[in-house]
Amino acid sequence: MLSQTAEYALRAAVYLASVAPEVKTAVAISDVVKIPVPYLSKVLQNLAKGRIVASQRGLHGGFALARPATEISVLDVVNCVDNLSRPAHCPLGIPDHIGLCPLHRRLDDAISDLQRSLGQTTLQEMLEPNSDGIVPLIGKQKIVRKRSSRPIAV
Amino acid sequence: MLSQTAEYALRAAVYLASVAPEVKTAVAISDVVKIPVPYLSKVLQNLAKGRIVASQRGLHGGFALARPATEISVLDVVNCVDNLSRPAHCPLGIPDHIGLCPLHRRLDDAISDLQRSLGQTTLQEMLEPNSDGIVPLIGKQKIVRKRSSRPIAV
DNA sequence: TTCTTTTCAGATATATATATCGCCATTGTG
DNA sequence: CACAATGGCGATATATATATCTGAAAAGAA
Repeated sequence: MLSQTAEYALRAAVYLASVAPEVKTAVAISDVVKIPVPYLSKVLQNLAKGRIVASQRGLHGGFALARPATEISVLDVVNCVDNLSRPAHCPLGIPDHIGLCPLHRRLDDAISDLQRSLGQTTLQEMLEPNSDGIVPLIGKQKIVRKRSSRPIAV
Repeated sequence: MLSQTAEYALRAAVYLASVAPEVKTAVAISDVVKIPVPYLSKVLQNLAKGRIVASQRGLHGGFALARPATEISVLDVVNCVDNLSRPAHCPLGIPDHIGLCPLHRRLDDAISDLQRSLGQTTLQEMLEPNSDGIVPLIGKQKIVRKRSSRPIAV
């Protein structure tokens, strides 16, 4: 569904939203959201380009949410690292096959629904606990990342 | 959204549905749906394992739709080659984080919606033209419109 | 200025998905 | 039976996504 990278971007963004407007270093973020530091750095750089987070170099630098969490949608975050866009026409590439055939229309609709859903969901909403009282990223234990298992597509 | 492989599987399955109950060789299918023959063969083998298509070895062998197109869902096809399943709990893997946090709950819902949508769509529906009269896989092929019947590519 | 902290950028390594190849098994036909 | 057509299957090659490394640039503090 979403790429691993998009999942990382969301976890980092939600965390920064949860502590906004604090500035956190890449290492500090990594400790909480359990993403390899070097890769997280890349993801954060992409988020900075997309104006989701603001970066600050040098001593006491780090990353902070660039805008209020109520004004950043989940889709905004995903679009920084993944291309969730819909194909304009049938990917078969046949010249006189301009529109979408039923097969691709259906897939296009599904992507459209997902985009709308994610576009309407703000980071702020992600911070509010669900019916089980569960909020993202909470857990004190250190986890061991298994390398052999398949990545989880979310 | 869907992997390239899933896209291939769908194109092949829709094509076989459009000519059912005819048997077609991998090469013949490749000519129509524009998928590299060696890779298409792998995809078809997966579809055979999933009982979507029936394979027949030997002279005059090939692949044919295993069941009526009305009884095969798009999800059935995708599941043969892609794992579209939803994670049971938050993929962070933190032991005391059993349920789904709002972030993952939302993504889980989106996958659920997609599954339901694809699960309710049959290959038969994919063969019926949309409002533009467009049916899958049809390029320059001539369309023969029979009275009181759906268009068929020849 | 000089030192330390920290992001930034590009190069590199690894894992996974995608694609190809070669040989064997099966089947219809002469 | 012998032969040709065809899928099955394992091994291999290539492309892309994911992850890591290294050094430079920036910024605050002594």
